[in-house]
Amino acid sequence: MAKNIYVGNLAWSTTDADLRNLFAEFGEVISARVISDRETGRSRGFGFVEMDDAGAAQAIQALNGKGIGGRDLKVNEAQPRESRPSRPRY
DNA sequence: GTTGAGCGTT
Repeated sequence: MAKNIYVGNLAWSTTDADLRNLFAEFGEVISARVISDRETGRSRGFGFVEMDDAGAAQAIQALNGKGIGGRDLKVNEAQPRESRPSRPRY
């Protein structure tokens, strides 16, 4: 089983590999991705990490509210993407 | 060469 993790308050220069490295020390990282604005092509400053259930819990408690790059990292369980409209664009 | 609350493309 795995858990989806939301990571926010990232630096603009943070990459998916950086997230994977950060979470890898707490467990096996299944997938890590930093979300960038698809329309502007610039980083949005947040990302998502998919880990094993146990590793995710440890990473959340270990990295949530911790400082990285001089900013407090925001780590929480991600909301189900399926619950949101695919592309609400008016 | 920018910005700063938030939840991602299939």
